[in-house]
Amino acid sequence: MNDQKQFYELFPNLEEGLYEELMKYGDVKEIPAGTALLKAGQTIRSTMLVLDGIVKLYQEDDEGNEFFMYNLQQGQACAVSMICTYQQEKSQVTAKAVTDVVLLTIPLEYMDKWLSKYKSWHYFVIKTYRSRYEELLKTINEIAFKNMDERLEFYLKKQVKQFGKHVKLTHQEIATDLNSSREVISRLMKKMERNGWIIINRNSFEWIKD
Amino acid sequence: MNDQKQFYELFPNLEEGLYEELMKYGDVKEIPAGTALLKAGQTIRSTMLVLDGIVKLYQEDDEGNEFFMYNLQQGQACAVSMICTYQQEKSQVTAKAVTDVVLLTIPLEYMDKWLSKYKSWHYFVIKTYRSRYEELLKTINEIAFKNMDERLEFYLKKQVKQFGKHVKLTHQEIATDLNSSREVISRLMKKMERNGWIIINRNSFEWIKD
DNA sequence: GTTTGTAAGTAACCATAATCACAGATAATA
DNA sequence: TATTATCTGTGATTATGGTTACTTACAAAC
Repeated sequence: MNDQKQFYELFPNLEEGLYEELMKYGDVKEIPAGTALLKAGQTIRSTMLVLDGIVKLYQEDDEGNEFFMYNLQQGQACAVSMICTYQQEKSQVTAKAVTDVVLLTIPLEYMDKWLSKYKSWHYFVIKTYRSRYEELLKTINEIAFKNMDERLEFYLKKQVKQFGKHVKLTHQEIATDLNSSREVISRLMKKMERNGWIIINRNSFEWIKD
Repeated sequence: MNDQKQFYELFPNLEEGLYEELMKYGDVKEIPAGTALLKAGQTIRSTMLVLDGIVKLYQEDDEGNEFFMYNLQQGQACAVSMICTYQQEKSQVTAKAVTDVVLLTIPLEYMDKWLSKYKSWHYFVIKTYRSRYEELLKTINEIAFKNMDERLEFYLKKQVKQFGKHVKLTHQEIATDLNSSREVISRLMKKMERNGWIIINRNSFEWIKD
């Protein structure tokens, strides 16, 4: 992290000593878009804090189908890597850099050390768990109770919130995230366009509703 | 809890002082089957440890549909109540006693106090989060990638694991848990019976496969 | 034993979304 | 400019599971 001040803003309310240790023992990594950060079945040896960019978490099944769960952005940490790091367990999910990403990776041993040493780290870990757990609850809610059109709307809105009104995604990419098919997404998006919610461009769309 | 020894077995590896405080400040409650322990939208003021019985966690939508997530049994704690207690937040899920249940409820203030004081409590809280998070991942996996027949099989097997080969559930109850309809469950279970997986009785079924 | 309530079985039909099969559109590259 | 690759649009077909509408089965209450 070249700009230390920004770090304080991204992760506020940590103790002074903890900031120092984070700087000292954390490893800043710049990762190009598209890189897989975490693969299902992999054993994890470090926890990740996102300093910049977007990291996407999703599940994969044995036939290669995907299902999007949630994105991480700057100031957030990967609960899965914390959980797995903690008990040296294997990941059940996949994480991928959606944009170029800057990460602070923290070697496993400090996870535990800091938990006893810094109360603020403790709060941070718990807060991370809580937020991710709640994201999963929302995801379950969508898929359990809603039809494809509603799920698509929810998904697109989430993207718009993260990337702005103009989102760069192909219909195929959206279909993959929702574990649907390209044709279904094209049809539903065309309907949204007819209803004046979006404008469809090649490789992207623009949200114009509200 | 009348049998203190059992408590040590249910929640092993806690510090001696913590056991004492749990006994002293925790409140043992005996709750009849069917009682709602946690309602969506409710603010929570205590954390629950399950000493005996089965507690079911599920989501509800605005139209009253339900969707089963997972069961808690003895030796497990309610991650939702921990999460919510911690930040005085509202529950997004519903918890209900499936059988008669014995709970140890812990007032909010001790959650925080013990986190700093007892390392073992700390581990316990983290372990609880981790297990529940993983349950949700499994749930998402089921609903995202699998058809009703496979989901039903997974669900029934889970019940069998908890309650034994002879499970007391009506088709309607199963349908509600899977957010499906009674007719669909009847159809699929009849097929399972024809394939020699189960025997269907009124109000219950028996798992005979494997 | 008859009534009543609840559970389960089943057929017919319908809705949603997945799949198949193209056709056109747009952008990159030869 | 022509060629190729990728993306999008759309109709037709199919599969899954939800809905409607009964019927049958069982068991408790009268």
